[in-house]
Amino acid sequence: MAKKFWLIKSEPDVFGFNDLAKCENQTEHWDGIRNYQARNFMRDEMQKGDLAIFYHSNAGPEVGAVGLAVVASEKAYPDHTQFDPKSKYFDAKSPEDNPRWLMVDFKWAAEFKRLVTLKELKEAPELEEMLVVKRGQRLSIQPVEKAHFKAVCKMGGMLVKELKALGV
DNA sequence: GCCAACGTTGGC
DNA sequence: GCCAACGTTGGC
Repeated sequence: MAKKFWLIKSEPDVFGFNDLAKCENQTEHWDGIRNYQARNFMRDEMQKGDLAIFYHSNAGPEVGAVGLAVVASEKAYPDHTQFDPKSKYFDAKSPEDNPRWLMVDFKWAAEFKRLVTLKELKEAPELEEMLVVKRGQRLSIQPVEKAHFKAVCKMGGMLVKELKALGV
């Protein structure tokens, strides 16, 4: 099946792109997603090998796309933090035998040569239809069209051959 | 820190 | 099923 493309948001103060780079195997489970639409994307559409633009939100002047990550788990699986009363992501209403919240693993894939700010994304005419630039768009996991994905990577200074090496 | 936009909850 | 109230997101 063809690779799909995504954008994942994270607050750099909480868990930034560099934090992913420092993880064991540069891989981390993406816990804490508590939005049904985002969950459904992970559950129904994400596949191992899909590429995601890593986006820093709530980051002042540094808001924007910083690099790429790749889906590293075969599929979505239960997010353990929903059953942990000490976790801020605890969900008392999620049944243990039918977990409400899922997650996938992401692996660090490539760092952009330069930050692509939200401002630049908004100013690029070819990205007009991209979800992340739309007003009030809060989804933390968004599907991205291939053309948009490539355009953002290019703005980040990635070369065509570097993208090819990642299977794009 | 402000606040607009959005998603979820729960009373009815 | 409607919708007001509430909590959260995230740009600024």
